[in-house]
Order: sequence, then C-alpha cells, then structure tokens
Amino acid sequence: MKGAAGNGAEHRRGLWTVEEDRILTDHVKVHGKGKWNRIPKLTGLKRCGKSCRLRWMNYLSPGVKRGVFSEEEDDLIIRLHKLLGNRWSLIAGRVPGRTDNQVKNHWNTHLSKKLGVKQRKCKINASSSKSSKESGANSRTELKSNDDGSISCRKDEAEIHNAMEDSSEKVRETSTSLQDPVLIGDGYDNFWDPYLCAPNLMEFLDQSLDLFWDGM
DNA sequence: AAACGCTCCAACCGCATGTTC
DNA sequence: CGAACATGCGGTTGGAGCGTT
Repeated sequence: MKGAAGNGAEHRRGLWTVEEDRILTDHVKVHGKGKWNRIPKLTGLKRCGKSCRLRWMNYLSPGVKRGVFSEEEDDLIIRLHKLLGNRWSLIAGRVPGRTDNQVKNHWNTHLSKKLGVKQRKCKINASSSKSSKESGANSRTELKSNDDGSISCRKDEAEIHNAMEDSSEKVRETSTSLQDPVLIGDGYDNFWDPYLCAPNLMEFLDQSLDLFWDGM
C-alpha cells in the first residue's frame, strides 16, 4: 500500500483475513459499533481503529449490499452525482445498501467511463488530497442535514459566504428557483450546486430528484 | 505455459470536524 | 477554553484476478 507513515508498524495492513473478519464481527455484535480505537486492544486484532471501522462499514455491516449495481442504482447514482458532485457519503445515503466507498469506486470505474465524464472538482469542494497537502489545508466542504431541517457545513462561515457571494453572479444570471437551477462546474456541461440554493438538504434532494426524473 | 497489461475494488492516507475531559 | 481523542470524508493506490499476446 502507501507509505509507512501513519499507523505504525504494529498494525497489520492489506486485505483482511476470514479470521480477522470473524473477530471484528463478533466484537461488534457484542459491544456494538463505536470506540473503534479500542477494538485492537480488546480483541487482539493487529489493525488500527480506522481500519476496523472501515472494514465494518464497507464490508461486514449486515446492511451492506454486495454484488453488481443494478440499472436503477446506476441511474440513481448518476442523477445524484449530477446534483451533488463527489459527495459520496451523501450519494450513498440515498442508495440503499451501498457504501460511499462502493459508490465512489463504481463511479470511478464504471459510470464515469460510461458517461464519458471527466473527473470534475466541485467549485467549493475544490482541492484533491495532493493539493491539500501542498497547500497545507484541506478546503473540503461538507453538507449535513440537521435534525431541525437546517443545513450545517464543515467550513468557516466566512468562506461559505464568500463562495456564495462568488457564485451569486451566476445565480443571478442563470436562475432564481429550483426550476432554473444554479449552473456551475467544468466536468459536466452544467452542474447544479444544491449548496447554493437549498434551505433543506433532504427536501432539496427529493425535489431535485423529482425534477430530474420528470425532466429526463 | 509464461509474460505482460489492464481492470476493479478493498484499503490506506491525510485532513476536518465533533466530542470528551 | 484548549488539548486529546474519536469519527467521518474524499482522494488515491496496491495488488488480485482476468484477458490477451
């Protein structure tokens, strides 16, 4: 795998064995999810907590669907990606049984080729991990729908405000409503950034999906 | 049969944010 | 309030498996 930095030599790396899977599954069944960093100590697994979490979330969790993606799933992912960009966790949240990693892999290996889409970078979600390293900061922005229906976002409010201001010109030029969405982006001819106009993410998604289903 | 190249997915990394103390 | 720890995310990559030469 990648460089030795990070978890140290005390942790095993690479593919999980059946025995490791069994130990982790047994532990989660008994103790539940969470406190991943304690699992190696408690179980004797020579894996870091992050690795345990990832293995459970992406493979061992009973909710995870295996096997090939159906046409319907493909279609849903394509539409959601058009709406959300590379926000894989959000997309996966709308595709039952699929994880963000599965969706991301499927997009990168199948769907992007199928559609002939260049890997786009979200306007706000600007930098790759490499450029993040170079700049010393990750400018990723994440949308989250809260219980009260509002949207919270992992980014300084000032930056958010600036981004919105920055885009306001496009907003004025291109749209004032959901029926006439905000169009930005480079990979697609048009990209509608929900971040710029949605008061409520899930409501927005539902509306948007409806519009896309109707419009296609 | 061996060597090579390609595809695809599991897993890793670095970073940001959230939580606890 | 700040430090330490825990969790979650997206980008990237190693390598198993398969097809081709």
